Amino acid sequence: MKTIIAYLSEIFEKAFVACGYEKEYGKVTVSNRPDLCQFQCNGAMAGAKRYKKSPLQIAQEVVEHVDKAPFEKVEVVAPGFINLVLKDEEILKAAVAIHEDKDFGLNKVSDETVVVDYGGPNIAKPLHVGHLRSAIIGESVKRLAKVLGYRAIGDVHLGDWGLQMGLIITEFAEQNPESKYLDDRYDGEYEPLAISMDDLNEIYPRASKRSKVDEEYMARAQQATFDLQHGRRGYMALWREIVRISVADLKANYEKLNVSFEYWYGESDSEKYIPDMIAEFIEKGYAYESEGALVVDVAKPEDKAPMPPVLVRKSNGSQIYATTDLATIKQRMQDFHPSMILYFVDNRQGLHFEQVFRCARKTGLVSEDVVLEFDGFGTMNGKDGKPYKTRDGGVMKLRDLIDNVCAAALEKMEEAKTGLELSEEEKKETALKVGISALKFGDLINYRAKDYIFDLDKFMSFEGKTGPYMLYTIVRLNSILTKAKEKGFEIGTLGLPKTDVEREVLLKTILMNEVFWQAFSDRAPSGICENAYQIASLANRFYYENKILSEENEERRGELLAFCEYVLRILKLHMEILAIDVPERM
RNA sequence: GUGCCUGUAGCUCAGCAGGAUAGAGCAACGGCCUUCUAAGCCGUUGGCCGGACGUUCGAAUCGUCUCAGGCACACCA
Repeated sequence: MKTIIAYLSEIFEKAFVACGYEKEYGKVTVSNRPDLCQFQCNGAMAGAKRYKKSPLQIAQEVVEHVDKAPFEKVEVVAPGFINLVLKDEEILKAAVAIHEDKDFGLNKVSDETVVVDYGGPNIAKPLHVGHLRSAIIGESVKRLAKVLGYRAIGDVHLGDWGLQMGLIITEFAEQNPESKYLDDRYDGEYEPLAISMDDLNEIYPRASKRSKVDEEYMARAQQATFDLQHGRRGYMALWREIVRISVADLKANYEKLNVSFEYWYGESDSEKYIPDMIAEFIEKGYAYESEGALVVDVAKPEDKAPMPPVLVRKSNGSQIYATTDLATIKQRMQDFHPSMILYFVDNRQGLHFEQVFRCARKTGLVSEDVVLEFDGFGTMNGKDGKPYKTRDGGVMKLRDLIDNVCAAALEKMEEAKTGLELSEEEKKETALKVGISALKFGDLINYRAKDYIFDLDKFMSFEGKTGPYMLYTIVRLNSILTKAKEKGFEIGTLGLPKTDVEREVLLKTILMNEVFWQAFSDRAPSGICENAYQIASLANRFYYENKILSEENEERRGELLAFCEYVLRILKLHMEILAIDVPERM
């Protein structure tokens, strides 16, 4: 379907060409002065210098040649703006086309695969607030990609293969020296590991702390990492158990956030690609030894800053994250043939990924036409501007954060005396949805790449530009439609806008395609949030201005109901992309 | 030291393929519930867009410099 901007631009491009000007000046944009017009074309001013004519003159000339059929108003204003107002019929036509299309009239790509790497949790470490962003931004961009026609594949890329595993094994050995898993000569079956996630969560911090002060301990952990990566039987079995316990816990937590992955691959899954890959690097002369380690040069002459070589094998023979990241690229290229691999990872890993990408291209792991993109996100800081910490200085676990926000949502329900007809169980479920919406919307509305201040109180206020506002809008529209159905009212068809609000809503919705594509090319859901809010805000005004169910004129009532249905569908699409669940009532 | 990111209202943030009066939300103040969920709606107050210079008919937006904060710079991920 042709989008409204493309349609209008085409009309003006034709007019510019008809007057002997370049086509590019005909670009039509959304007005930045909604009080004056809906759309504008500024090409006359841009072309003034080139054609040595006054902008006003060009604008007038172009306007004479323009097809004015779709417009209510085409006006030339000093110093050379062309202001446009569409006929209501045109707006309605575009909205109806969207409403009648199951894909909302969006432009879609076909036959393209995008791999989205997000989540990135570590085995045996609890999810904390820092993991929130990667998970929900990645999930949202993945869903957006699907809506835009891509085959989108999410891969969690578990941190399950590095030194951390050696540290965990070493600490486990400290606590369970008799364990069969550690016995090199044991060749029988292993008992399932009877430790809880909470136990596991204790192990890593202790090991990490000790490794920083105890060199001998660190050496053992390095050795354990090496042994694991080289397939020591007991360690492998122990590792599998730890992964099993961890992944079950991770899945439960991600599920609460509506985050799901097509693949639960870990760094370890790239292991089988590593030997061949390294051998090839050496054979083709890309990799060489430096200070005992194996490295690949990735510096380019145009680099402004020194670019260190990538380490693909440590001096002790162990793999490092560049190794697994490279091997993972190899795996993804082989299995998925993507045109794009997007990484939603903390900004601080930017240099690392730049190195990995350069290495992947240099060694031919990926061809030039495949997009490898690091889409970093900023740090969630506390009010003091430092990374967010709990009152006692610890890292806030994601689970605790979710519990806090959802408890506040439940409190709010009591306070507002809503959901009285719901059972305790349903109330809790609703509070969970409301709380999660607050958390997710509050995070997603911040531009991806920027650090932002995490304010728990703000997440729990539920007023204004928040997730609960979005849900509230949807719930109220839903409620009208449900009641209309009960009363046996007919839902009509969309009609010409009768009020400013209706016109504005329709205008907003017919620009959805542009907004979605912009958000996707930014790899940033914040644009979706903003658009959803603006539509919701208009919807609330519409709700206030019209008494729909008591509307006596049957035809008008049908139109209003159709309008509710249309807006509701569009708002739900936005929530679907943001992966925010909507309750029936709240 | 070098590189990258950020600096917009009291607070949190949009706007940055240059365009006509810089927008929201929160906070503050004032209105709107016998009628579809007031977690809502309407209004008022609040800004030399860090600073300087430059490019341009036009700069929050582009360039250079500068100040302030954050982050990263091979054997952690």
